[in-house]
Amino acid sequence: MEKLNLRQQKGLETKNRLIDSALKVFSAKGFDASTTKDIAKEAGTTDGLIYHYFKSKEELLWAVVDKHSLIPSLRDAADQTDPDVPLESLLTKYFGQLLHRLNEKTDLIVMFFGEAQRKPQIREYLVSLIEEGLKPLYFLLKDRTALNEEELRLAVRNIQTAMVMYFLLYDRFTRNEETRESYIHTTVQQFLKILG
Amino acid sequence: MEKLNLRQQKGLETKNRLIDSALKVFSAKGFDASTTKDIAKEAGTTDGLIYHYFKSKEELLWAVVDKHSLIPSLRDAADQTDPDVPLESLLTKYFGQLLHRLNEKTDLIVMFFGEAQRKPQIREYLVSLIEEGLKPLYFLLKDRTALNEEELRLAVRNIQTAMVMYFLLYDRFTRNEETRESYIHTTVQQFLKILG
Amino acid sequence: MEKLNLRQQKGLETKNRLIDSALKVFSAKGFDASTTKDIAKEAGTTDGLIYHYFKSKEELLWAVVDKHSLIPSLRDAADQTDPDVPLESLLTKYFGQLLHRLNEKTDLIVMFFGEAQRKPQIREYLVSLIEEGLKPLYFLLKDRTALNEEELRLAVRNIQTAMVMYFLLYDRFTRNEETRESYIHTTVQQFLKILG
Amino acid sequence: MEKLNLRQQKGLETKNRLIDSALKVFSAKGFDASTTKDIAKEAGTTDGLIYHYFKSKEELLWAVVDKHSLIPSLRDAADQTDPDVPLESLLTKYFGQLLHRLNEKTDLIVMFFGEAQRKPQIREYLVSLIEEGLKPLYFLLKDRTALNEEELRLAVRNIQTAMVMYFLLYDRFTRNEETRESYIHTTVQQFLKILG
DNA sequence: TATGAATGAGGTTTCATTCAT
DNA sequence: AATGAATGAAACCTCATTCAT
Repeated sequence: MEKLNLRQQKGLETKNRLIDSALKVFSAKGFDASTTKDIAKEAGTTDGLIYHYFKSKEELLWAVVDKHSLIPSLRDAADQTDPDVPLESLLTKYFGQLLHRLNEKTDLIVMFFGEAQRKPQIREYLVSLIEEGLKPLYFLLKDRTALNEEELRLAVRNIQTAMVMYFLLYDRFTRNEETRESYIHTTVQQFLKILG
Repeated sequence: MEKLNLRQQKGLETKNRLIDSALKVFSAKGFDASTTKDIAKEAGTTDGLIYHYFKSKEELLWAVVDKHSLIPSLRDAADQTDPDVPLESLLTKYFGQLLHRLNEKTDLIVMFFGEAQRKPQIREYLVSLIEEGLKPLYFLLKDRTALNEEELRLAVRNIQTAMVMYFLLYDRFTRNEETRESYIHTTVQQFLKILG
Repeated sequence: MEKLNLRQQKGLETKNRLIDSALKVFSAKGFDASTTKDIAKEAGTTDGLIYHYFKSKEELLWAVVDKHSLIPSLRDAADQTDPDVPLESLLTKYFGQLLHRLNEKTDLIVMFFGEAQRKPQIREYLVSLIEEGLKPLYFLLKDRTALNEEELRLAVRNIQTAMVMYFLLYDRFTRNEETRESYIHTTVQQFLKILG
Repeated sequence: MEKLNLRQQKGLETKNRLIDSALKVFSAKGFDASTTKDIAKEAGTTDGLIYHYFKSKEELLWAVVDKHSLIPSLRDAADQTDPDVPLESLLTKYFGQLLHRLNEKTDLIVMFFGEAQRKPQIREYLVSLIEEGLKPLYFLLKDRTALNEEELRLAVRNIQTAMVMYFLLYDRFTRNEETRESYIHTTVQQFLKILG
C-alpha cells in the first residue's frame, strides 16, 4: 500500500472531513444556498483549503456523491435477509432494513431529491440508484410469485418508491418506531396480495 | 367588487405575469439559483418592479404558492370520474387524470419537491397537499372495498405517492402515452388485488 | 437623437467615468494588477457597478480600447500639416505633432505596450494601429521622394517606430521641449537623406 | 572557491531551474498573472520551495533579471563582426546578428517590455540596456562616417530601436528568414545614406 | 406603474506565503 | 533540500434590494 507520512495522512483526513461536512451542509441548505465558508467552518478549516482538494464547489458535490454511494447500503438491506423464511417475515425484515438504511443516509437522500429536480446528472444518478435499489428485492421475489417479470418489476418499483416517499415526507420527521412498524406491517400485507 | 381603472388593471396583469414567471424560473433553477433579473426578464419587465409588488423574493415565492394551489386540480381529477362505472375503468380513468394534471403542473410540483427538503413551510404545504390529494380517491373507494379505513388510507397513499414518484422521475421526461398507459394498466390491476 | 432622461444621462456619465478611470489604472499598474475596486474608487463608485455596465473586467478593457482609439489622433497629426511647404518643415511639424499626440495619449499607449506582449488581440490592434499610423506620413511623402513604394513604406515605419520608442523610453519622462526639438531636428535631417 | 557537496549542488541546480522557469512563465503571462505554482510546475518542483530560495515572488523576478543579462549577448553581436569589410556587409551582418540574438532572448525581452511600463527599476534597466546595446555599433561606425558624435549616436539609436520594435511586433511572430533578410537589406541601404 | 442606476454584502475562487514534516 | 497542507487576504463577480426619476 501507499505510504503516507503523518502530514499527508492528516491531509487526507481533512479532505474527508470536508466531504462529510459538505454533505451535511448541502442536505441542510441545498447546494446553492450552501457557502464554501459554511462547509469549511463545519470541517474546522478555511474556505481556501477546499480549493486545494477540489477544483470547485461543484466538484466537491461530486466527491460527496462518490464517497457516499447509496448502492452498497441498499444491497446490504437484501443481503441481510434470509431467503428461506416465509415471504411475510422476509418482506417485513427487508422493508425494515430499507427504512433503517434510508434513515442512516438521510442527509444524502435529502440532498439528492433536492438537487435532482434541476441537475440532470444528479437525477440520472438518482434514477440509476433506484433501479439498482430495486434489484435486491426483485431477485428475492422472482421465484416466489405468480407475477411475470414485467409485473413484478413494476410492483417492486411502486412499493419501493412509495416507501422512499413515506420516508421523505413522514418517517424521517417522526422517527417513531411504532408508527413505522405499523406502516410496514400493513404495507406488507397489501403487497403480499399483489404477489399472489 | 372594486372597479379597477385601466392602469390598475395593467398593474394586476403585470403582477400575475411576475408570479407565473417566478414559477417557471423557480422550478427550472431552484429558488436560490433564480435571480430577480431572471424572473423579471421572463415577465418582460425589470427587476426593480418586483419590489413594487412584493416585499422580497421570498414573498414572491409564497405568492406563487398561493396562486398556483394544486388542490383544485387534484380534486378535479376525481370529479371528472363517474362513480357508477366498474372499479377498473374508474381507477384507470382516475390515474390517467392524475398523471395528466401532474403534467399540467409540472413546474409547480418540481419546485415543491425541490424546496420542500429545506423549507419546512413548503414541506408542510406539500404534505397537506398530498393528504388533500388522497381524499378524492379515498372517497371514491371507501364503499367499494373490503379494506378498513386505516388500510384503505395507506393503500391510497402508497399508490398515489408511487405515482407521483413515477411522474417525477420518469413520466415527465418521456411523456410517452403508450408507456404511461401500460404503467397505469398494470398498476391498476395490482391495486385491485389490494382492494380485494 | 435618443432622448435620455436625467437618470440615464447620469448613468452614461458614470459609464464613461468608469472607462476613463480604467484607462488610468490599467496604464499605471497593468491590467492584471489593477483591481476592480481600484477602478471603481477612481471613478467614485463601487466595484459592483462595473458589472452593471460591463460583463467583465476584460470587457471593460475593450471598452477602453474602443473609446480611446488612437487612430483619429494620429490622423490629425498629418491633417494639420500643409503639403505645400518644404519637406523639412513639413516633417518637423509632423513629428512634432506626433510626439505631442503621443504625449496626450500616454496612458493608453503605455497600456497598449504593456499588454500587447501577452494579449494577442491587443497586439494585433497595436500592429493595425501602427500600420494605420504610417499612412498619413506615407501619403504626405509618396510624391516627393525618389524611393519606391516598398522602400518608402519601410523608411516610414522605421522612423516612426523609432519615434514611438523614443517617446516610450525617454520623452515621456523628461518632457523637455528643447531635447525633443533637437531630437526631431536631427532625425529629420537624417530622414531627408533617406528620402533623397 | 567553496566546494559544494552533492546536496548543495543539486540545490543550486534547482534554484537555477526555478529562475529559468520563472523567466519563461513571466514572459508568457506577465509577472502579475504568473503564479508561483505555474513557475514551480515548469521547474518540476512545488511552490513552497520557491520560498526556500527567494524571499518573495518579486525577488525571484530580480534574480531572473540578474541571471539573464542581455548585455553580453548584445556585445557579441558586434564582436563577431569583422571591422575590415565594407560597411554594407558589416551592417548587414551586424543587424542579422542583432535579430538573431533578440530571437534567442525573446522571453527576456518580452518580459522586459511588458514590465518596464510600470516597474521603474525594470525600465531603467531596459534603458541602460539599450544604451549599452548602442555602443558596439557606435564604435564600429564612428571612424567610418561623416556624422559627428551626436548625430551618429542618434542615428544608431533610431535604427536600433526601430529594429527592436520590428522584432517585437513582427519578426518574432513570423520568424520568416526571407522577410527578415529583405527588411535588413533595405534598412541597411537607407542607413548607409544617413552615414553618408 | 415602471425603469434601471446604484449600493453593499457576500459568494466563489485564487494565490502568495508559511510551516510542519 | 523538498513537499504540500494550511492560511488568510483579496480578487472578480453576483445579486437582492433601494430609490430617484
